[in-house]
Amino acid sequence: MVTDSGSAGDGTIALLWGLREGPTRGPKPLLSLERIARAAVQIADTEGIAAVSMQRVAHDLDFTKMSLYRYVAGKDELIAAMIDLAVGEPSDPATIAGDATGWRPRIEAWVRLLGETWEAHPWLPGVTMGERVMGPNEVGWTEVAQAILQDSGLTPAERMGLARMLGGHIRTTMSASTAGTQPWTSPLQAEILRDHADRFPVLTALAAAGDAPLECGDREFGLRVILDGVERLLAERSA
Amino acid sequence: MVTDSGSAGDGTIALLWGLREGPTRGPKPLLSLERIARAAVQIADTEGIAAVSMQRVAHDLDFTKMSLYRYVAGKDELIAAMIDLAVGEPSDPATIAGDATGWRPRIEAWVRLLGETWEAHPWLPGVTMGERVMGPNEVGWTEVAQAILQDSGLTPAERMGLARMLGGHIRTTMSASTAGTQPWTSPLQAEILRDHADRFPVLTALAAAGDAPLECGDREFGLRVILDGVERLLAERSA
DNA sequence: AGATAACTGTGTCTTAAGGATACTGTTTCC
DNA sequence: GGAAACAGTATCCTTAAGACACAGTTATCT
Repeated sequence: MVTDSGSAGDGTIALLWGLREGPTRGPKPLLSLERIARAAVQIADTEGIAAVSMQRVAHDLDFTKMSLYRYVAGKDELIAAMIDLAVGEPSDPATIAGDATGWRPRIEAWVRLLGETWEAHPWLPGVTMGERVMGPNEVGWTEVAQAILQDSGLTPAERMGLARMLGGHIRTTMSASTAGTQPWTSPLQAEILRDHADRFPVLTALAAAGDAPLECGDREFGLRVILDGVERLLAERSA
Repeated sequence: MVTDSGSAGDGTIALLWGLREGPTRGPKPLLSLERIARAAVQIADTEGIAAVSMQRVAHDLDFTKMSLYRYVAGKDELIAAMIDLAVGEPSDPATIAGDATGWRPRIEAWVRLLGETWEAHPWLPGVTMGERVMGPNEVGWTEVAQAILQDSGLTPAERMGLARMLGGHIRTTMSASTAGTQPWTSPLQAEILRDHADRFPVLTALAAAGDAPLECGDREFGLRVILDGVERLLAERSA
């Protein structure tokens, strides 16, 4: 059993998993981890993650900065709480695609729901990188994906790899992310590309050919490609 | 033409693209953007990106912090220079896969090279998120990918989408990234999972079944799945 | 009931970071 | 040879995270 003094209580995240038994003595707490996280998420949604500081969150709640530290071990834990709040509770794997029962429509529905959730919180990609501990909702999303893929015919390792890949695909195709994408989306980048057209002939030709509609549809295209590839793998294997 | 006083000279990145004509008067510069970026990359490689501060970089070069600002407009530009230095010059699209000439082995080689490059600089994923302007090397990698995919039969939009997806796949399968991956890789996370086995039965079963070998091979698996999916798309289309 | 321990929220201080600005010394062009 | 343009420095400002001691509040124990 994990206790507050156990290894899981150190570092971050302890609060998210409902550790720390409620105290009895002392004044009633006027705040809560959830209220704090909610205020922080609202700031991040409207003004970007950079606007989220302890000071700012406290100000929005009409408290002092240091009072937040009664509920949150540090900023890392606040971010973790924000993530788990923003990600939200996952859907039921059985009914996620309505009456469809196959693994493919259900995992497609999972990806689309995940995408909608992430698009509502564009700061999520930047904050979910690197080593960290996931909260219950985030683990819940993973659980749902694995439940859906359980009867897909893939090996356990492949199932995990596929879920990881699909989550990464959402991150890659966020509308706010330009990482590794068309070098002419931003006006500045386009101007640079035009100035060095000789060094990048293929990109220059691409930019000249299709101006606008290259952005949209990436997510659905990639989703189809990935799942088609999986089906081909399964078909080969059963033959 | 982009000049130093033009729109591309504002903000960051101007130096990376060789703008700013060399001055003639005054003392000889003792530093250079490249030396600074190289020192910063070394710090990031060995101690993590968080250890990279202006102070620290200057100290390693035996200069004062403020002297760096003669070569770099700000930390954002330093990071941009680090990225372009770390990413390095791309390979020749014609010979990237030896004597293989098809688009598939060549794009596979591109992905593997990109992966090796990124693994050498584990801080790259966290730093290449969000809106930013790419440097010449990074645009070069994109150019190479597009050159390879030119005769694949995909539409321009699909070619861009695929390259974006493959770059994202590298990011997703970095060994240092646990985003959306197995919730038992870290001991702490594994302990939490064990304590909540009832809430996550499928993950618990997966963790119990295969302990170690679920991590490796994700990258190759995903690469195969994606490119198989592309080939299936092309096959359907030509039929 | 009263003392006490446990707890909440606050005020103050420290450290580290990015960056602005004014300065001293140096080099080259007019 | 003077003046303009530049390199590196010293000092100051702002903002951020967080440590710590304190005052007020509440339940428990004697």
